[in-house]
Amino acid sequence: MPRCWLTRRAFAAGQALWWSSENLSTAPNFRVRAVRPSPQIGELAGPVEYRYAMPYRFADIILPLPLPGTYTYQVPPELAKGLQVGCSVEVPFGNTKLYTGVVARLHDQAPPQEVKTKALLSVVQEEPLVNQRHLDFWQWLSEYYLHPLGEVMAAAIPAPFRLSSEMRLILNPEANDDFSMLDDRAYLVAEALTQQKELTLRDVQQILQRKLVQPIIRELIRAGVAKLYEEIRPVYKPKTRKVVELHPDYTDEQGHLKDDDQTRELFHKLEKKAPKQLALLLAWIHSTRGGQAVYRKQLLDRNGTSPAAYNSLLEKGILQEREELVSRLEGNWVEGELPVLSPAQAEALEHVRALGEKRKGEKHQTVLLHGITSSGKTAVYLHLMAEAAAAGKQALFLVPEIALTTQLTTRLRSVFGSRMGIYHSRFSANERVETWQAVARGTIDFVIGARSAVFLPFRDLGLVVVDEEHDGSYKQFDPAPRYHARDAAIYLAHQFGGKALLGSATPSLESYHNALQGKYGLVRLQERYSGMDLPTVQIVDLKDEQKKQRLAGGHLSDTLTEHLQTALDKREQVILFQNRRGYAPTLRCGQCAWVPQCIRCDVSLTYHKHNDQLRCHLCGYKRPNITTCPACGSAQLSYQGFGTEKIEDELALRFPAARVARMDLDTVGGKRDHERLINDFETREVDILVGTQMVTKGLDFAGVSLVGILNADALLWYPDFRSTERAFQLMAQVSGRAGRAGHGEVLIQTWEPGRELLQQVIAHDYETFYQAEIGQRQQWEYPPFRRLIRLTMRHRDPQKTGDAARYLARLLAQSLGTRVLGPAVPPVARVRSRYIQEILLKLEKTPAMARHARDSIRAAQDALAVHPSFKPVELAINVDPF
DNA sequence: AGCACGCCGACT
DNA sequence: GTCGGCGTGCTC
Repeated sequence: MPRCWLTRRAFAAGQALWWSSENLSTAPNFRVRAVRPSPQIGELAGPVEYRYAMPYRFADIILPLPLPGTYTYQVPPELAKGLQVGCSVEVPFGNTKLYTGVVARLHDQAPPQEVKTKALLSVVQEEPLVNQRHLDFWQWLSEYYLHPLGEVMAAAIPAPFRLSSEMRLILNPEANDDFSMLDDRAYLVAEALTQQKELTLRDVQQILQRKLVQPIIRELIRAGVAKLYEEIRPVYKPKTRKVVELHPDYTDEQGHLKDDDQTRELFHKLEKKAPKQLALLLAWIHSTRGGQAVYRKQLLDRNGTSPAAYNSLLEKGILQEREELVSRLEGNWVEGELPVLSPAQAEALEHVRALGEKRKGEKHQTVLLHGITSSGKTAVYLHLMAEAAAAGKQALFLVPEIALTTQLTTRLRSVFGSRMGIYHSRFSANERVETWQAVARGTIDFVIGARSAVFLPFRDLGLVVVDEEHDGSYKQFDPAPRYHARDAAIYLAHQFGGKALLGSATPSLESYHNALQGKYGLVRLQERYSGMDLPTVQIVDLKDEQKKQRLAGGHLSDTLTEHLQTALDKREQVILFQNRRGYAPTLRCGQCAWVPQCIRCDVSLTYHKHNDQLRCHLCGYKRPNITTCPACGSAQLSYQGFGTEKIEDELALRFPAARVARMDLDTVGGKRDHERLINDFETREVDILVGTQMVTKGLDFAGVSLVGILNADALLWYPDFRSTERAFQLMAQVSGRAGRAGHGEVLIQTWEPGRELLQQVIAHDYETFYQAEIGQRQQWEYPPFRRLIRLTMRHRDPQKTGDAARYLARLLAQSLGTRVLGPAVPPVARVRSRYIQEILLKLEKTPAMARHARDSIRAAQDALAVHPSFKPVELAINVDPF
């Protein structure tokens, strides 16, 4: 990677001085036509023009920044040859920064006169990161979800591929060490520079104990003492290990020890003078029997090996080390047999296949597999993936992040072996780079991954499977781009001419609607494998329990307690689901009704017992618990509601012998915790698992006979058009965890047993649920009948937020009319000290409307951005909000 | 997103 | 005077 030395002035003039200019002058047909004005020491200013014969003179670059569109750079001739669309390149941007970007287009059209193009600095990797298909995919995502292309790219590629430089100050090699002409502060920095080779801006700030360091740096450069230096440092480090070899003098062609005088003499000498070294050498010889390589670590880890002896052998040149690249991807896995299908599974598989193969015009590229819990959808996926690979194509298997457990990956490994890659956010950046490259090179045919796996550089994608397609975590929420991985995957599959298979026991309203409308193929798998029955679902009426005084003050009804006891007696396992973490969601003063609130958000603080803290679940704010009310001084504080932590407590009281574990955000910090909990439960180290949503996601536990849903009503409180759907899905999914033992029971505690939704859950009746809910959606004009776009505004000043929101809504209404709803203040009006307003757009689902809405939003966004008082208001766009 | 520049109020 | 805060404009 060529390096580039720069002065601030030179940079400001948009020019870079190439220190290692050999490559420039030797480039074919290259010559500098004009350099204006004449360069001064350490700088090069004025436009440089190239004239040469080459395929392309300009490259449009996507930069990893939230800026619209691409930026055009000149392609220096010596870089032109290896340059392709999709390559990662190094470019200067702005006054001081270097970035790596991706080539979106190569062409000969000079940009308008007023833009002064800079030149590409280097091609980071000649092997393109992505191909045209992926660039198109990024473009589509950018347009559909209304996010800048650069932001999409930044989300798409692993961190080591998007780098930026940090400016550093270094000593000018031509400077003498006389710093007497410098003033005190500049002198201090110069001194520091002689100690350390380079200083970052932050270092200089530290040395000078002030923020404003620019004038001093300028002074140092003017005096010729220092230079500014920019370099992008690669963060991807290939993993290596050291192979230990014998010097060629002592080995024959096969690398074996020679049996000659020289060798014998060596042994003789070592035996007399250095027995430890001889022992080591013999150990090496022993290890190499059978021709395998010996690694430094392996050799040194042996008992009795002394590092000193090893080092002397190295120094004498008897042994030598060689670095060898090691893949971080898991080792050699054996490919295994595909699972044998039950008749029902085989029929479903046949059906999916047939839908995809129908005559032209009729075939379905997307198929929804509606298979009840434990019907063995995964086996069907595996067969289809294997078929795709047999046809020479790659296959992607998407799962919700949290469901990506060892349980599942081990199962897939046993079939696909090392032809399978795993890709998700908890893998290290380096590991992700290697999976990325393996997919790009085609050494991996199968990928199992979470959301972001849709961005992998597939060469020929034949099939995408989206498991648990209804799962809300497929929709990216916090950092933009806010894409839906399921929808993106469908688009991607179509782009490759491949197929998409969506699977779920409780399909999303959107997908099921699409299937019934004939847009997707629909295949049903309504039989649990190995003759398992669906669990019996029973409602526990909490009002009734209370009347009969069977609640005993806790949150476990007597009915549930009895069933728990029975299950424990039979040594069967139990899952309890409560969608609330912590101990109690609120603390309330019995005298004045005061409730502790978060200082930054408009929510009450949740009490966490294990560390006696009050915590905000939105921003993470925490404070010690209080014992007296700060408003009235009363000590009558009571806990309202209950969370997983409290259930854990109550269980400990009622069932002191039972082993209880809790699974929620507080107990599973890292990946390891999650895995360990699941493992403990699987191996029956734990009898009762209490948890939030996490316990509902695709886990197979053979020993569970009882599932308890502690507060069904809480699931329906969310003021959101999707809350009924979500509640049904959660209850149905968590119920599905029961009965893998052969018989299963689900108890749902509720204050309102009359709800129709509960009847649907009891009857395992997705169809009725769907019919009821789709009617609601149609009546209230919600998805899948309309497309929603939510615009969220945030600012420290509530007045400003409101004004900006009203302004934006008025602008949008000019072109979109009554499709604009709001602005309205959401249920939580303030998060992290910023006030929130929301505008909702309800749009007809036509391509024309999509374009119209996009243009209107862009125009409104621009208007907001130039408005003097609304400019600072942050605007987030969420297309298809979840 | 950075980063620089410029204006303003608060200090050694 | 000097420093840092923050609003503003620009980046091929």
